[in-house]
Amino acid sequence: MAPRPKNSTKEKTAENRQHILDSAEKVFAAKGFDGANMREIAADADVNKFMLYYHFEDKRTLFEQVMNTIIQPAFARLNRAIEGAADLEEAVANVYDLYADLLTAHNGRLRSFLARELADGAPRFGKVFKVKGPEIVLLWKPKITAYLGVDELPYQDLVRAVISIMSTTVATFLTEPVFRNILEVYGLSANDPEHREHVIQSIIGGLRYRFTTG
Amino acid sequence: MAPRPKNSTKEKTAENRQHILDSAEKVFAAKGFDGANMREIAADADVNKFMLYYHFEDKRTLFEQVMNTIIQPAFARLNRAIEGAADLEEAVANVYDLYADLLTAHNGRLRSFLARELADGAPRFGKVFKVKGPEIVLLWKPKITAYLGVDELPYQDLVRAVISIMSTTVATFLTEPVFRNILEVYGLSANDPEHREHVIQSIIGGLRYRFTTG
DNA sequence: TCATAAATTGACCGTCTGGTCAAATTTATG
DNA sequence: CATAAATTTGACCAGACGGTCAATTTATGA
Repeated sequence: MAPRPKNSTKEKTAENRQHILDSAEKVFAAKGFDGANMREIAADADVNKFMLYYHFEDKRTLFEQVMNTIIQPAFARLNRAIEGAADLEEAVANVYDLYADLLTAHNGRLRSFLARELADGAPRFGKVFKVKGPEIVLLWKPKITAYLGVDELPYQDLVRAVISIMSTTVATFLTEPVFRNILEVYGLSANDPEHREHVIQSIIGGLRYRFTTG
Repeated sequence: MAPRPKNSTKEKTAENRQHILDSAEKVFAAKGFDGANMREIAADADVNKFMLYYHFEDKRTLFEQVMNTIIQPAFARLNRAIEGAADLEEAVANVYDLYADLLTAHNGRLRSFLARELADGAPRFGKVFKVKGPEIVLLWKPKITAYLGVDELPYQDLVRAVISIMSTTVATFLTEPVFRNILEVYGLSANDPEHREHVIQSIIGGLRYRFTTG
């Protein structure tokens, strides 16, 4: 009467669904929402085009699903990177390494998504940040106050310090496609450990200078 | 025999051409290359669609033209901002103000172009930077060595310092759509003079710390 | 004023694209 | 094995899009 498929079929279905999500992520990252083509996604996932509509309502829905599978884990990892650090230096280094991994993995797929988000005014990342933002500030707070050796910090300073740290680290990888053109002229690379050290030291030093001088 | 139109017509033609470029810039910024629509550009410029093809070969050419009219003046202004500064602090402040103007003017139109460029691996900005990059490094050099009170600086350090300064300043405005969501929770804004001070001080301090400590 | 060339129009074309459908195939159940 | 539901297929559609063209209007120079 109501034969609900149990396993082999459902598993293959779920597998195909994942293939579709993977291919969609790849194509959307490479060409953006408008540039991406449903036929190409289907071909890449090696499924019939109708399968995209069988699993997802339409192109927009598929795109939003892809975005969700990217944003959620990214924020989860960010939380752990800050929380799990012993002190400020380690937290900054962790976040740096996280962004290095996130933004350069899969040929910079996440970098593409983030960049296109910024071009559109960051409707999705922004929305998530509005909720998670204050939590993230609170995660940074003890690391920063401990580093500066103070009990409290005016919230304006705290917030600006947090944004300073995070925008500088993310910018290193976000703007890499432009600045690599200078680096490679001098035989350097953003992947060098020395580059990592330079950025981390500059951030830390900037904070110290800002709050202990003048 | 060969009546070359002199003025009133040619002026109006040139005027229309400029209208088209303006509208194209607006639409391309808002929707990207693939999302933009030639009919919409024509409508916005209040000209017949064929006029776009009369003045420009095709969509790609029009897009590249728009890019040129954006990139060239931007680099020219960057040069002047660094060169015309008395010292490092002023140079950083100038570049900060330049980016503030460039990236937030016209509803962040240039921010959109830059972000989309980064999503695509920065083929255009990158190409220009490969040529202008070394010149820009040389413009920064005297400001940085003077600030640190040294005669020379290993070129690796110099290059990384320059990239540090520029990626941090550009990042402030590039990532603003995301971080504004934290700022506004606390009643702050990236436009505050205090925010400007914070970023500039952090950059300067980061440099000092990096090259005068340990 | 008249011939000429540039500027401008609106209709038009072929293709691509997101999305749909009915039919076929596979799968699980009784 | 028969049935029905779930899955999958390929053909199909309407609209949008980039781009073109013949025809018309406008300005120019003699």
